[in-house]
Amino acid sequence: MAEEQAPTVDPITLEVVDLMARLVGLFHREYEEAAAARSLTGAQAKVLALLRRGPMPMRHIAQTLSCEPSNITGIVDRLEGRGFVTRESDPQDRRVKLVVATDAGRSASSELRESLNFAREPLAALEGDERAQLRDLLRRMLDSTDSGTSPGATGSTGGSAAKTG
Amino acid sequence: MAEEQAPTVDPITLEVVDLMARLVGLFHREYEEAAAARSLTGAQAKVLALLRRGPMPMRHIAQTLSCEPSNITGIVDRLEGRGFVTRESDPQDRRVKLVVATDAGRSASSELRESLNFAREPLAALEGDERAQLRDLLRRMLDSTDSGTSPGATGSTGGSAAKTG
DNA sequence: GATGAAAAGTTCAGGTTGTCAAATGTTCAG
DNA sequence: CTGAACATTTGACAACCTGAACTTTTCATC
Repeated sequence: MAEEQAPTVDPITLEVVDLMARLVGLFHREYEEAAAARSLTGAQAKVLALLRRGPMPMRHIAQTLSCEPSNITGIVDRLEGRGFVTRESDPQDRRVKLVVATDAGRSASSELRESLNFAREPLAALEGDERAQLRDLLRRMLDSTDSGTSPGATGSTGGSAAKTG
Repeated sequence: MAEEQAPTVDPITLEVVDLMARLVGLFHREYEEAAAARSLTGAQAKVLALLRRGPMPMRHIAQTLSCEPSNITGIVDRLEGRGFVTRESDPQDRRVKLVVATDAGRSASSELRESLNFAREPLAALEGDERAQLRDLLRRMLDSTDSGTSPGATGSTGGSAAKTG
């Protein structure tokens, strides 16, 4: 579809991208740090965060994180070794292993999320209504993408992967 | 006891943090993908982006990226092996090695930055004035931090005094 | 000027993340 | 039942990242 795009991006967009890059870097560091404080790695924390919505097949985790399923195997192995998750067979389809967060896993993830003092650093510079403004803008940006993770455990996938390239 | 439980954070802040996490994930994937398309890793691309501002000591790179200096050694090794950077001794202080981007390094970094179609995906959902709104909010958030240098910044129009109210 | 603390960078060992190709076990169509 | 397709795992390998030990250079102090 419509492969044409303006050869030059407007300056505001370019600046927003740069600002976003800085913010992403900041957030990423905070996240890794908060995870490390609980002897978790960033990847482990991400998987755990995903599981707060409910059990999820390995394959779904890999898709959401945009990595190979074989990678998830190792991460879940270590998570399981520490008692943060368990693997359960999906009775509907025995090929599938559902990864389930344990109580320890759930509370670790919640603690981590709430400990993100990212909210108190850069976000503190904004007034209440400005924060709402920011929320609305971010919402609209993200709603336009399909990045939402479906909480449904064994959701039937539409599976129409449009690959660009 | 009544621990005076600070209302954790207001719900809007918490939601903004969650949205930010999704945005960070999205941006991160885009960045890794764009880097991989040029046979660079994310870490290498970050270092290269840092060097667009000029030569930089290893130490400074490590500080900016919040990692150990010994880590930078390996990344710069690989970057140097591919001809994207060189190491030069600082005449002022011979302990210091200045990492300098070569022409190839500079252009690879520029190409990468411009190829980030992140701007065209989620950002396309916003109108022009909304983008400006977002830019102002992000600016204020980042000005409040001591984040200093960061990969992606261009040092173009440096006007930071744009206060909208 | 010599001495020792401190800093910048490197090396080495070890763990984690990530990819890819080749397995295993399960489901489904014919 | 047979074979294709799928989910997961295993193994080999590269890159990232940390921590401790080491070399070279600077700087304060004597």
